[in-house]
Amino acid sequence: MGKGRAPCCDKTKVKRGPWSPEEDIKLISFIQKFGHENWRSLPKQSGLLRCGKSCRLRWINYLRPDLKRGNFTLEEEETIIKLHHNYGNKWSKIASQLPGRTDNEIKNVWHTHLKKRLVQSSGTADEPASPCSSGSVSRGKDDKSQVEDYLNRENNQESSSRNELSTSLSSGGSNQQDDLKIDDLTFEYIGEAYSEFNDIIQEVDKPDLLEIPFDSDPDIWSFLDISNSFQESTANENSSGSRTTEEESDEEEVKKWFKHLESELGLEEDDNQQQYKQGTQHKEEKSSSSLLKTYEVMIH
DNA sequence: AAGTAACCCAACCGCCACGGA
DNA sequence: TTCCGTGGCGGTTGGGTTACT
Repeated sequence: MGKGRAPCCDKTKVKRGPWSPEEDIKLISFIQKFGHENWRSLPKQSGLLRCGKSCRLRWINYLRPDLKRGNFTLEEEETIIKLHHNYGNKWSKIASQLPGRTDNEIKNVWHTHLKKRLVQSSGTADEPASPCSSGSVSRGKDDKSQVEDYLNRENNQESSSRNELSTSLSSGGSNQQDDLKIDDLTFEYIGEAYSEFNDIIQEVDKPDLLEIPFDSDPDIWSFLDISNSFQESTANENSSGSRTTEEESDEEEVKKWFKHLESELGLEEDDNQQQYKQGTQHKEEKSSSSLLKTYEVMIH
């Protein structure tokens, strides 16, 4: 023995455990600038004391701008159940059909909520047959019909909850079609909002990769600072000129996401700071964090 | 209020597939 | 064809939080 696969990195020299906001920012900034062509070398080049795998996971599962946050909708949950029924534990395959959701997230939701719910509703702890399971075992009829039963039940519940929602939303009362409209519009909005980030992230994924001219860590951050401030000033120049409304809405979306990210990372300013800011409108722009700058750069 | 159990989810681990040398 | 490096995937773990006694 002893011929086992070499570990992906020296575990004694890498940091493990939860990511700090500083690390997140480093990772985001680096990927935003240089992309992530090589996860293995990324930590070294970015100055992160993390394993490349860890960086990849953090980016994919948490930092990607095109991620949806928050609870899964009923539609999403139903989709997961259906897809799991078809694909089994092929979480990445399922995730590929749920924009903005990660395989890890879906896996967690399945194990913590959906599986239990299925068990409760069917009365049996059946595991959907995996298409990859040994041989071509024909899926039991019961299995399928149980899922279908469940989905029907869920649809009915959803309809009634939609009715409740619409009643509370509209003073004049509404029919179910209107409810569906509201719902569809909501999802349309979400889809649009995140498609903006998809565009951005595509750029991040395949930038015409700059040859990173250094190996060292500290230098890159001063370089990034310079670069960002340059781009910021360029952006400001542009803003005085002819910026399309499309560009502005892009920026708004990125800002929204950035604000959300800041709160996720615990970088929000406290009340005192906000009060101070209210009194000093002039300083407001200057005090915006460098992270915001970073994300503004993404859309220019 | 304190202790414990249950739950949730981010992160880690190890294996596999794939592409290039 | 084989070997090696890398990314990706799915299973599992462990720490934090919430609910319960």
